[in-house]
Amino acid sequence: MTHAEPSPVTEDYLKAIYILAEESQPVIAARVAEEIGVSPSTMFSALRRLEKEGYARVERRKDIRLTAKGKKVAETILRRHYLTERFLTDLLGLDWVSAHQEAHRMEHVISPTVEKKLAEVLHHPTTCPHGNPIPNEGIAPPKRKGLPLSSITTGSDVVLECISEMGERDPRLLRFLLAHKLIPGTRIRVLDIAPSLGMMTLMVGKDEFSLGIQAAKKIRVQ
Amino acid sequence: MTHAEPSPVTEDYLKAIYILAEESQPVIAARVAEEIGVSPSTMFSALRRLEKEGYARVERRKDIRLTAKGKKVAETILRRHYLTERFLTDLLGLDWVSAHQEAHRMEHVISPTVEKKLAEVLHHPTTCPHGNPIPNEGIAPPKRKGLPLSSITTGSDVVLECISEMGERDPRLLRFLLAHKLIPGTRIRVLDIAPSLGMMTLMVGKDEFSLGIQAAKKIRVQ
DNA sequence: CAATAATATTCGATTAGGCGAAAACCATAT
DNA sequence: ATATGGTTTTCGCCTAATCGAATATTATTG
Repeated sequence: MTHAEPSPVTEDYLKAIYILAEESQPVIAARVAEEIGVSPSTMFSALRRLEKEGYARVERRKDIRLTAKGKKVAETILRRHYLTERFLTDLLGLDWVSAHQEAHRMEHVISPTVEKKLAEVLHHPTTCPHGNPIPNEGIAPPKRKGLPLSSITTGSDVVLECISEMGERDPRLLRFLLAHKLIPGTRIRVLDIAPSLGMMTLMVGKDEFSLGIQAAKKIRVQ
Repeated sequence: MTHAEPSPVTEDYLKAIYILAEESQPVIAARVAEEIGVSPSTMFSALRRLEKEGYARVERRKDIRLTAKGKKVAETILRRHYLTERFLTDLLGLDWVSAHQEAHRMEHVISPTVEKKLAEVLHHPTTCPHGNPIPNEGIAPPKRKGLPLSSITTGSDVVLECISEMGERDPRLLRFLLAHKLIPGTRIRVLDIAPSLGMMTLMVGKDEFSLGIQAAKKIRVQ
């Protein structure tokens, strides 16, 4: 019962692991390291720390799994991240891209008190500005019903639900999406899919443009 | 021109040094160490770092002086600290005591952009909730005209101007002051001063109570 | 199966930030 | 001038977090 608080760095590892799992990607050290931008050796020692402190375990020499304790930390941080993003966009008038980056630093210094007050003044928002559901203390996050944009059939008309957290991490992608009005709620027509080129053609309003399949995987639509 | 950002820890040292100087206290390593709550040896190595990185210099084997670079960092942090306090009290409805503590962590992750936006939504406040003037980019902080409460003659009627930053750091003091409505703007009557006891008696409204001289030194009045 | 590509793991090194104990220095007050 | 305190400084030691380079271990795939 050594009540030591997780460090900001630890919180980042836990969050990355949590997100990979949530998006049904393989949760292995190499992926997490890549996500955080850290060398394999650094990742390895970090993993040992996470295990020692009871935040995670490694299954079958590969798969990383969060313990209940680790999951709780990750969800708390994610909630604070999203609430902060909402604060930055809705109250301070920041854009999508900066909001994510600023929130990435701020999420580590938000106390339970501030978290609570933030939720209040924002009228208990349910999603972040990119459309992701905000985890709510104890309550299981709502089942994701959207599908990846990459899996939609040609000719369909869909509505953008959210840019996944993995997508949020790429500033260039966010800027591109913002420029083409691809925000939650936007109606999208899938004009063409060319897997051989790794490209698909979309239409938003009168704007027709191409998007890589890789990027489309990070966008959920309904 | 190694553009390395100062670490949060470095920022704390610079802020402490800046404040001691501003309140005309002796700026020596022992005082700073005490203020930050760190051992003499830690302070010593920190000081070496500050010198190496061009934030401070040690004069005549004792006095610590900030360089222009160090002063700039300290003022920026102090500005962000005060703006954050205002945000926490005015927009989120936190009290004095928590606001200071939360701001102490948040000040290190406020970017220039957020600092600017914060100032805007708060309508460019000129003081923190405890009455201290907020440093303003480039513009010299207004001359302090108040006097320490400890230097007031018996029988005087004064108005509380601010709780100095040194005072802000003591949660118990803040709680005490708040309980007795000793906030900026409050009218105080000095009923008695007993240097031998290290005590003075004050009256606020109908509330009569004692305060230590040490504490009174941290309160400025007009 | 063997070659290759991913991954995981070990090793040695670095930096910031921290500690306590002891030594060295000063400035007073006796 | 000497003893006492306050300060600075040195020394050795610790942990978290990082790196690169080399090695070991698995997969994958021709």
